[in-house]
Amino acid sequence: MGRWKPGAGDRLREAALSLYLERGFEQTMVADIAERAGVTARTFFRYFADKREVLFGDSSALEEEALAALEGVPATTSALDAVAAVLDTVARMVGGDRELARKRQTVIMANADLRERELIKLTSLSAALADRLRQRGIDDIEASLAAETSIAVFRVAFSRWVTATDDQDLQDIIRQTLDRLRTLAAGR
Amino acid sequence: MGRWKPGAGDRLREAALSLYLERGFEQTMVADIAERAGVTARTFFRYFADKREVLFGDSSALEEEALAALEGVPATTSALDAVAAVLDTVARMVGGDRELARKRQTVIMANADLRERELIKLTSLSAALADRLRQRGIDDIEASLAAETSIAVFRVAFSRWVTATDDQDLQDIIRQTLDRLRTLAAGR
DNA sequence: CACGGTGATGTCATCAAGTGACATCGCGCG
DNA sequence: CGCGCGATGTCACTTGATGACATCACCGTG
Repeated sequence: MGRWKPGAGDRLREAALSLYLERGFEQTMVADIAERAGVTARTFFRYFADKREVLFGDSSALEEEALAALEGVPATTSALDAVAAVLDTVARMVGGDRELARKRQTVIMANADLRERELIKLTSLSAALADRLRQRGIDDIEASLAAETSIAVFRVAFSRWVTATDDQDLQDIIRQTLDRLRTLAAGR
Repeated sequence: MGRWKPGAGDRLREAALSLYLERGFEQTMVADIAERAGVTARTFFRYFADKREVLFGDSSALEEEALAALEGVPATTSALDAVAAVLDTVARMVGGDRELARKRQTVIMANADLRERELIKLTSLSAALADRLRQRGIDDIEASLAAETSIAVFRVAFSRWVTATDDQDLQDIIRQTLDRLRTLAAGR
């Protein structure tokens, strides 16, 4: 341990989220976050690449787990079913704390830059997913399509979950949404 | 007409695209673009909200046309078929000049910030689309799902079109991709 | 125990994006 | 002719982000 209180990264994360909630993302300066966390602005950028990234730190862990979940699925499973399994895992990771999810979502939806960052995280997951599906021997288009579709389903389901008044399970909502997609696409 | 050569906006657009191609997006400074266009950096920001937006100026026109296309579809049409009609219109607008599309895509794919912006444009279209579908009396989930799905199809198809070596029509590729999705979702 | 290395942080300088306030001046209108 | 408008320039400033170098508690080693 050095001269300083440990856990600077966590302190910065907490400081940022609370400040973003209090005054909004744009109105919060990096210097403010750093001050509340008891460090300098320069240190903030040693932990997070930019002001937005502080809200998306766990998403790489999420991606890893999601891809790991894919490994566990039998090779004979169809693309869409494999993707369903992945979504199930993602739901388990994200669906734990709805209050936290709501807070995050409130901040993110209130700012265009944050919405952009959120999207690219999902898309990055989609790309990785498609890649693994292709490695499983699934045809190129089908792999991309299944991956992109999973993102579509997730977005719709997540939004529903976050805004729901009752306490439905995210996993359930995702399954329902995927079913809806199946019937929708089958239609006509 | 004022003291200055007219068409500053167009000149800025051209200057920006060529510079982004020559040295890359990050290596290009707004001052460079402005200089090549024969104006000041301040003027650049009077035409474009930021350095990225210069590549996405037409996307609002695209969105308008897409939504207009939706109006032309009979009210009895299913959500997915309505969305298919919209995609057809989008394809007609975007699919004209593949060389230009390739240039744009080259620049965009080479930079994370631009990829983010591209995504949010599509998502904005998706949101608007879902909104109109809901206004047509289509159920909430189904509307969102159809809209998000259309984006998925478009992304897959567009990527395929841009990288294709033969000169397939974007509209055809989109139709094929949508069919693939139908069978994919119906599967099992 | 002194000493040097290391890692996390601070300090300072600098660049580039973006914005607000105000000046400038050709053009067209009354 | 003179006046106002609109497009642009000029200037000052804030903020995000990054590189270079200094600092110093801690740790191990001789």
